[in-house]
Amino acid sequence: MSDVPVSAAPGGPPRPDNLHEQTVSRLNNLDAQVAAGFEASPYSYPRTHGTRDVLAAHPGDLEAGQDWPGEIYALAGRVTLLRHMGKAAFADLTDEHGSLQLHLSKQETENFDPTKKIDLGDIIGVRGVPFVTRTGQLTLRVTSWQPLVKSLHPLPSKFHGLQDEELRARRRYLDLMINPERRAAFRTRSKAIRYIRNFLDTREFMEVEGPTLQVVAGGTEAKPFKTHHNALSHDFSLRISLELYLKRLLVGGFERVYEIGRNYRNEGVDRTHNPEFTMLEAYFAYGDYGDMMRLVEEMLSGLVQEVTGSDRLTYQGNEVSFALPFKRLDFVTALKEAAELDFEPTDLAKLREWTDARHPELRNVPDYKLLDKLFGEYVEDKLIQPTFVIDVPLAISPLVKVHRSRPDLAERADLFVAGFELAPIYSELNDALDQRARFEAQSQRRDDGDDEAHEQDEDFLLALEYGMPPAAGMGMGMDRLAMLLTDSDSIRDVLLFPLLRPEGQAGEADAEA
RNA sequence: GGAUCGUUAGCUCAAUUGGCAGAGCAGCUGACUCUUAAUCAGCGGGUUGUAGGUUCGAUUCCUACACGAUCCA
Repeated sequence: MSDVPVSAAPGGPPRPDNLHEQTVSRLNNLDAQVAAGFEASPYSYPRTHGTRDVLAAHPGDLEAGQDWPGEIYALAGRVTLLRHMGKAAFADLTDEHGSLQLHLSKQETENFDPTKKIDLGDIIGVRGVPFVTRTGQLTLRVTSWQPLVKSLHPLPSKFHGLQDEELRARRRYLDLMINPERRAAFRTRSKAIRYIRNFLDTREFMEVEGPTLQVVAGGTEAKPFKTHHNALSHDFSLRISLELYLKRLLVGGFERVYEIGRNYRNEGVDRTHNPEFTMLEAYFAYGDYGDMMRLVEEMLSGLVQEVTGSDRLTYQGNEVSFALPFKRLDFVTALKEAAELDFEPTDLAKLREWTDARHPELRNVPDYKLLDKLFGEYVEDKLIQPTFVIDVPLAISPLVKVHRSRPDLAERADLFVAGFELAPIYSELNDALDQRARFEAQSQRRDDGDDEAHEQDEDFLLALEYGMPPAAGMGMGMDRLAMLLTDSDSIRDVLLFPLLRPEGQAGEADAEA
């Protein structure tokens, strides 16, 4: 703590008396700027350009010391570097798309003396003319300027940046402020989702919004969050998937629908899971999983082209090609070969015997989940190039049509890329009686203690009983897609605000509020 | 839920066997009109995540807790 006096600006807000030394210093600098006649907190700034406009407009034949002919540029941004040299100074001004060096001098800059009260991190507006320094750097010769807002805290190290993973997530604004490549990653995410919307819209899909508060949270196997609605005096769950409401819309007569929305699953946080995450689900009537595979590979191939400018990208050191068509790989054959089985893995009795001998850790996994577990163990991480794993065992797919020629399999294709599942694709089950029977099998599993098994949804079954057209469906995790496109190894890096445990007393205080 | 690792100045990191808690950047004062992580001189800044314990003495050893990271379930 410092004993430097803090004098509140006349009419300004009260200032706490336990401020950090560096904050006190910044407030004193703010007072000095106000004393010099500047507004403490102006309402707007009439900028004419961004830093990238100046950089892009540089003709390249401008000689050192020569001024830009004519045009005055008005820019605004954060001061990210500052070098004072008595009667002149250089600074870096950073806005969303770049940084530009500023030159300030006693001779050419109005109100030069108060520039000594600029702190790193302040946001200022400047007007001036570009020129090139003796060392060849394009620079704005500032003729006038004004402070726009004071930053009351020092910026993270300009050289080392913000390394602390926890701080980067908790104070995402600092991460974004300091690391331009982080801003670029989130822009890529936004661009990808926009591309997908456009892709589906031009194919006459309609974007819709299903309810997030649901009586029965269904469509997949996961534990939901519970909440309570006071006026209806009823408990609701937050949705865990988009599926069942989109299918109701197929019943209602919309033939091509999709939703990009948040799902909530009450489970742990790790490198690839966040309790709230964004899914795309799309359905179209009168098609099957083969049609959907073609739609998905076309969409992804075009998306990668859009984002990277080619049909390939690099993910965690692997080159991944999205050239068409993607590989198709039969689930049963893939598992049989990878695990070197000498019997059909769909023979669950034999598979149980085989597994118990080799994987004692899977002894408590129920038979119907064994295939899925073993597939994860032996096959998944080898699927680096985009691969549709087709014709998955029926037991793990309660909402999918039975395979047209193999009654123990489902017409389901899982798209794997870079070793993880990106998109499941179904020939959607539309036989109401079959669906009821599958739900009942799931209920039995719930009774046997599997609290993630699918809940029976009578309202959905009633809809199916009116007749849902044959349809193809798909789901795709937008967060995993963003990881792929930005070469991120953690979902935290593609979520602006990942879920974190509240710090210290803050969590309890929030709970009481 | 389990195992392991981590938490030191605003940021990035040191601190020998348990022996005065340090550096760079940032900050303050001064010098400096073409700098590039500007430079030069001087000066401040710490409840070492929290609470206990062992000890003459704890950043260091022990226990619990908090938060995070990685791996596993």
